[in-house]
Amino acid sequence: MTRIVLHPSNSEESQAFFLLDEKIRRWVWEQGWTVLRDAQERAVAPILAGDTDVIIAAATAAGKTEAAFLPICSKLLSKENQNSCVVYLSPLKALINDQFSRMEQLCERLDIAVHPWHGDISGSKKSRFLKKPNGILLITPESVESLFVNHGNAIPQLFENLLYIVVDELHSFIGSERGQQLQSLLHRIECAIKRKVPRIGLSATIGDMQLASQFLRPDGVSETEMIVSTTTGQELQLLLKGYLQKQPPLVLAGEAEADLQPDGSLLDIGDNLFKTLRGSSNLIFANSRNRVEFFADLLRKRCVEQQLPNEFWPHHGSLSKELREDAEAAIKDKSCPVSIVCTSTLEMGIDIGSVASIAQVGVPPSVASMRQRLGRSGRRDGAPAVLRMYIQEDALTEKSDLADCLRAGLVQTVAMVRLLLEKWYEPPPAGGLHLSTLVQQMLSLIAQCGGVTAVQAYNVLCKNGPFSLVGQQMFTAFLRNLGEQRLIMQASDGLLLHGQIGERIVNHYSFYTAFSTVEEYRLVSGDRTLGTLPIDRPVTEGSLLIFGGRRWLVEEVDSAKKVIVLKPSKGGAPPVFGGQAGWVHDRIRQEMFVVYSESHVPTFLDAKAKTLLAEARVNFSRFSLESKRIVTQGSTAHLFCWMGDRVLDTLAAMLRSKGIKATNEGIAIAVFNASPVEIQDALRVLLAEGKPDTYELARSVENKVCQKYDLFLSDDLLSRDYAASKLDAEGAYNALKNMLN
DNA sequence: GACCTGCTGCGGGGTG
Repeated sequence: MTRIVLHPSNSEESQAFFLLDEKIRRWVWEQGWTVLRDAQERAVAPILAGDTDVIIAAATAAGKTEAAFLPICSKLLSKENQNSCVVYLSPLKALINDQFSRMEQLCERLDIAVHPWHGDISGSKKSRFLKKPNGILLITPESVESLFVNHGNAIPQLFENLLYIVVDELHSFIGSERGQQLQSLLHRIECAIKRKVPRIGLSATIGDMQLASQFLRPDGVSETEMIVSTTTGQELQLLLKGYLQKQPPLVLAGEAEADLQPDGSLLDIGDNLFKTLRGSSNLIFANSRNRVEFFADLLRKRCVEQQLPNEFWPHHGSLSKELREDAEAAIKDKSCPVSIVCTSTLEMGIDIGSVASIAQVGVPPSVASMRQRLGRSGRRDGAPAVLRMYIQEDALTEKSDLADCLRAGLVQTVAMVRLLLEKWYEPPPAGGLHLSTLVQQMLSLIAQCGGVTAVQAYNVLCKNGPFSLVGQQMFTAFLRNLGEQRLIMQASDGLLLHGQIGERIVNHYSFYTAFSTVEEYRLVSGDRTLGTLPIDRPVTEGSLLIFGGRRWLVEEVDSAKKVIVLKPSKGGAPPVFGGQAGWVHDRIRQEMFVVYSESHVPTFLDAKAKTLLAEARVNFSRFSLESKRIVTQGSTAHLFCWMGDRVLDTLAAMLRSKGIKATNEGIAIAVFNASPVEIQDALRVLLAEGKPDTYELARSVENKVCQKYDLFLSDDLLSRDYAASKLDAEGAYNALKNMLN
């Protein structure tokens, strides 16, 4: 049951403040706060009551922490809670450091201990909490995992008097392996102390509050109090600038930086960023580290040329912590204007104060992240939120790719903006079994208890826990598999213990994370290594890819050795490997179809973007795409079904099962070895066979090892997980029906 | 031609 409180009555508001402990009230006065903010007012009563979970959703970071911790500290001050503790979970170490200094300032005089705990915190500080576990523990999920592994025996008494669990940036956990791990840890804490503890989620505005509450406590029965802070009448200013890719300007020989020759439209985008953003503080999201470096360098050069102090700083995951912290400090300090060019590193995290605008260069990775980025534009003073988007498209020639003719990037961005304005965001991926994380949790549970029975493990993790999609039969197969892999073994009394390999894994500190750094495959042709390629999408034998500016055919995929064997390919129109960013949701492709079909021109497009959209629509009707589903271009056929990547990947796998070389190219499926008639025939056969068996399709996928502990899973288990999380039988079957109509 | 997050215990040596 979920209650969404949007407009509390005034009488409730005025009373909330007086429910707080007198010392807390004094602290609030001393801050010079005349009133509590909306969310802070409304959080007091339900948190003090402590009989429900609570989600506090508000756009800006400021205020949410206090909304949770004013009543929490109030509770900690009461006599009976002298020895109680509260766990605050954060996805980032930086956030823990930031919150620690803010909280200490409040808690020092209240005599409440605050314990920061993450990988950079010294062992002596950690043992302080272990000796006297009271006050507020600020910790990462990975460090909680390490507590279970290294102090398993102590868990029940450590959390004996646990009052609340606060999860910050809740939205960042939803739908990921790390989120699955978090759910399991929360559940295991409650199992250890044999009672429920109210969970409090702090989040940016999220699309579906129902899903967020199910994530926070996936038992399907508990009530969650929702506190959704309504941002009233916030004005949004949008601009989408189109650019046509052109030849780079000639660089004279002997010039110092002759090696850097970007295409001209990137320089134009850089010049516009410089012209419009200089003199104010902004965030520029550039989608890749490469582009971040390019723009940061370009913008810095412009400052030097004009004899101005540099205002532009880069920020991404490969930069050292020091450089990133310098950039964060610079933008936080409002005495000089500073703009940061970043990847998704600054989508969340420490409060950087208000910025004048957000720039997005290239197609945003998702509507949800677009919303998240926009939310970083701080808006304390009621100023409008400003979003500038920069999209470049290729100049068209007779040989241009279909996606280029259709201006797919621009149209996708327009579609995404329309969905953003409708307040639609991608729901988190559902249905995954998360077997990789189940491997981790199984090993951790054994470490915690010194051994468990199969029934105990099933009850804690699956039956009552977050891995509820794994049934008894599959769990048995799972345990047998772990036994075969020597991750676990069974003692003579039936107790499950670590096996030889399991022991080694658990005893290494890398065990605590549920996610792995991206796997890299080595690309080999003959006996030459061409380079490495990060793999997060299926690469199938027979598909084509471009690497190092040349065309290759994938001859062999060796998942064990992490090698992809290539041979030079000729002819055809090979797809560019990697393609569009991320997984595009069905809803976005459907909206793109609407954008192509309509004649309405959005007002937020500049002149060039309008021209590109007009071109896209002309080509859309030239190929009769409002009704046609198969379009041939040279020897390649393109299948359009206007659905997301999960459906396209499934359909492509179905076609491959009929001997047709099909690859998901994003906007369409490309087929290289069949005529439209042959494709039609194959589609009819597939339709007659009914909804596809995703398990069988998954079995034919070469490299299903994506998550950290996948490499220990049998092909059978891996195929089940893959089918559940990566394929969409229903969607593909419906798309098939629509294509043949 | 995406991107991001995180990590123990222990021993040895140095400093205050």
